[in-house]
Amino acid sequence: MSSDSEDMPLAKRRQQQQRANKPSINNLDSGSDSDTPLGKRKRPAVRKRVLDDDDDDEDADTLSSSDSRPPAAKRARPSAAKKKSYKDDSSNSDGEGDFHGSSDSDVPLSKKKTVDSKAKTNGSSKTNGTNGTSRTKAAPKYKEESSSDSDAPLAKKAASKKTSTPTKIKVKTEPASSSKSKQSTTTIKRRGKEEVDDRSKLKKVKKEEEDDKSKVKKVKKEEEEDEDADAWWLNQKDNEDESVKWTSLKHNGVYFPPEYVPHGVKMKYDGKPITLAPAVEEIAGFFGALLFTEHAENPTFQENFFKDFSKIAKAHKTSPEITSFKKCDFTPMYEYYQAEKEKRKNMTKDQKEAAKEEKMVLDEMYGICYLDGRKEKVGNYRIEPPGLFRGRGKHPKTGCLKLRVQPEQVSLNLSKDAPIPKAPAGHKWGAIVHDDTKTWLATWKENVNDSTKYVFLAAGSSLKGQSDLKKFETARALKKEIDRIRRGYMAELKDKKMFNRQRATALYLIDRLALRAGNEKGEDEADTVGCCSLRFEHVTLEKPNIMHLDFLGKDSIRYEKTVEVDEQVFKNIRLFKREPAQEGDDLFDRLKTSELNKHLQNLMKGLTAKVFRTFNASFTFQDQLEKRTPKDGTIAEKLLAYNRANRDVAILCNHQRAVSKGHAGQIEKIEDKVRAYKYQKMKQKKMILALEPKLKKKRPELLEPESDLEDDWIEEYETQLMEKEREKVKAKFEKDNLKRKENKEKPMPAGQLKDLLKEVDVKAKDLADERKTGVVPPTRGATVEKCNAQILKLDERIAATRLSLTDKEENKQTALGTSKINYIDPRISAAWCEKHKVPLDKIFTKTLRDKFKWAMTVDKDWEF
DNA sequence: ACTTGTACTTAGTAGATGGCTT
DNA sequence: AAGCCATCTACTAAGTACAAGT
Repeated sequence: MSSDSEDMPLAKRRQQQQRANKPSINNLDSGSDSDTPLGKRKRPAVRKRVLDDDDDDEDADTLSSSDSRPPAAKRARPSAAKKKSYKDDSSNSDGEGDFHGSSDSDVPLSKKKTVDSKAKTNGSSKTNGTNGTSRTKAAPKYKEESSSDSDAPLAKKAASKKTSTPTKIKVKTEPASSSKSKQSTTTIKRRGKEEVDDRSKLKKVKKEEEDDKSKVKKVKKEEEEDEDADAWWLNQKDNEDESVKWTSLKHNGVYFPPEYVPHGVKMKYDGKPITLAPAVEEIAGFFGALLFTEHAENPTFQENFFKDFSKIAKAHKTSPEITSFKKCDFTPMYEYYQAEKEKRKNMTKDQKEAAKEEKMVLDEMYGICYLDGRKEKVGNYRIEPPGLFRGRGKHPKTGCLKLRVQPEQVSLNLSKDAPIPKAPAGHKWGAIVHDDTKTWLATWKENVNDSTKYVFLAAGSSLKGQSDLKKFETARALKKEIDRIRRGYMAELKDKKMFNRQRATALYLIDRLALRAGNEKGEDEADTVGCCSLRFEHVTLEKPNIMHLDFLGKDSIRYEKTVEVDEQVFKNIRLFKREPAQEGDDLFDRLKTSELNKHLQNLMKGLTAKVFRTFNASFTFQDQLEKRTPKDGTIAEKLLAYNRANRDVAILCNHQRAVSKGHAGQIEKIEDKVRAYKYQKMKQKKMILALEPKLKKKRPELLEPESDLEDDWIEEYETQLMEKEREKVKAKFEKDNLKRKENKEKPMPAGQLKDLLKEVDVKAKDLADERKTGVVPPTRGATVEKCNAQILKLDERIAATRLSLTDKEENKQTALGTSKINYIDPRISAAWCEKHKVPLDKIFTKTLRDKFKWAMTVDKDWEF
């Protein structure tokens, strides 16, 4: 059971990682007991902040009395006394990883400055709060909310008019339209196979790549026609009531995971195998399966798990009572699950086929529903199986047991005329509702965080598509207003009212840095922040106008950037930070997201904080794409440009991913390549000196050693070089002999090989001498000019390789997917593909093409 | 005006898949 | 065929936003 076999699937190693959830040694009080009183995070004393900044004379004194700090205690923060422990520097000490500046576009503040990588990670300790709040369910309300705006139908031909008023999206709902839904019902078409055919056709067409536009178009047309029945975006109805989402909704309910089947594998307790009741075994298995992952090593996770586990074990009266986590040994279970995994991998064809079949059956049963008569895909129709809650970052509840969901907990939403799906045998549904203002098909309450879970339609469905379109249209509307809005908040930066100043400053950050709004969070969640919830310790200032941000954002992903900010913003933040500022105090002490959003609504209809992210992402993308796409490049070059633009956005939004396993090795290889170039360069320089010793004075740089090229390395490298040379000589010799044999010639004598090898030895000796003397005799025909040319070439190569290095380095950390899926208006991509004759499937996977089908009909000049 | 709750979007990752080499 | 890697998809956690309740 060797728990140390190192081939264990050590889960994710976020190497130089930001996520601050590593169960570090200094995880303070992992021992502190659950009875620690729900550590009320201390709310720092209420202080009035006065505008008395001396650099701010004009405003000094002006704080209106109405403007004192609001009495309401804002969310208590981890006590300031808890010095944030900055741990684990080793991880990101390798500097360099600066987010390379991307654009000069003026919109997002992308002057990425150097990122100085002092590793700072928040480690606020928390105690487990008992969250006893049992919430009562509110009856669904049917509210009204109509908007009446002129509606520009988003027809493909009309798509290019970029200055038109934003298209309003409306969900058609009028009962009168029943005829329409009938009509679409009748045209529901068989998907699947056909679609596959279409795509392979498309692919083939694309193979021929060059021009042949007509063919591509044809295929496209086919697709379109084929889809007209479902093409909601072609026949948008103006419409009254946005809140009504459907007139008819039918579905088959949800799928429950199968009951637990005991395997009888015994875990050990105190060294002895013990028998567990199935219910207990199941939970032990949850942990066993996670053994050696980061989760299972996390003390909080262990603690939470064990609390739940031992309780259940006790209830089932295990023979030795399980009271100590340390005495538990789950490795037999771990091994069992590993073996199971292996088995699954080695399934025979038939077995795989059968499994596929099974999935298909479920998909047909639950993966489909009828919305206004249209057949639509359901997203997550599987009820989440029981397991251990895998909270991210320092989530206080990570590791808690997530119970099996019973049908009685599940409510279904469908239309009144829809047949109610049968609940699993012996069970009943929790509730049946008919709420046409909601898009969910099913919902239930999860036990760990008491949060609500939903079953929604799939991403490719009309409902999701419509709200996606609406989202981007709002962002486009912001594009038209952005100048005015920016002028507005820039002016407000100097407002006399503290509240307005804070609001303007926050808005500045949200706009220029694409920060999230930053809602307040509860006690029993990971301590992460967004703009409005930034605290003093997250921001540091540096003279004239440099601001350094370092905090954990959504998913406990570290946001660390250094930027130049507007002078007044700098002053304001210094002002906010002034005073008896302590860690734990909010930077914007009187601002909340709700107030910010309320203000934004006044500035522009539909505007909220998150719209800025969407707008900036899409805008940046379009801008960068435009600048980077080589007009007559190859497809590959264009794709490179596309991906770079995509990456600019991902960097802007701080979308990160774990570093892959083999990454370090790959980097090492490239670095060696650079070194090899430097080595050659060094040789060339020495040759020049040998040719023309006088140059020593004139060109002192020739004497300078190459950076990063150590003697040890050189020696090692040369040995390798010679070794390779020998191999080569041998290989060539053998090959030649083989040829001779074929030609019925006499093989060369072995002595000849020896001579050849001796030549290499001489070379090696020469190299060794060169190392000692530092003199490199010129090769035959060498001239100073030729050497210079060589050096130039090498410099180029070094630069190129370096670039690919930073490229790789940055890519390893940056996740492009999230921005592609959520932030970049797909119509930009569609137009680009059209314009540059790039096949769509080079940039969108099948699922994305499906999700974005509404966006695919724009013409090549469409603009965000 | 504050708190609580709901509904929906956005997020990273585990595991499946598929193409490629060995 | 096996193993390796880079996507791609499925999953579910973690946000935002706003409305209802107090």
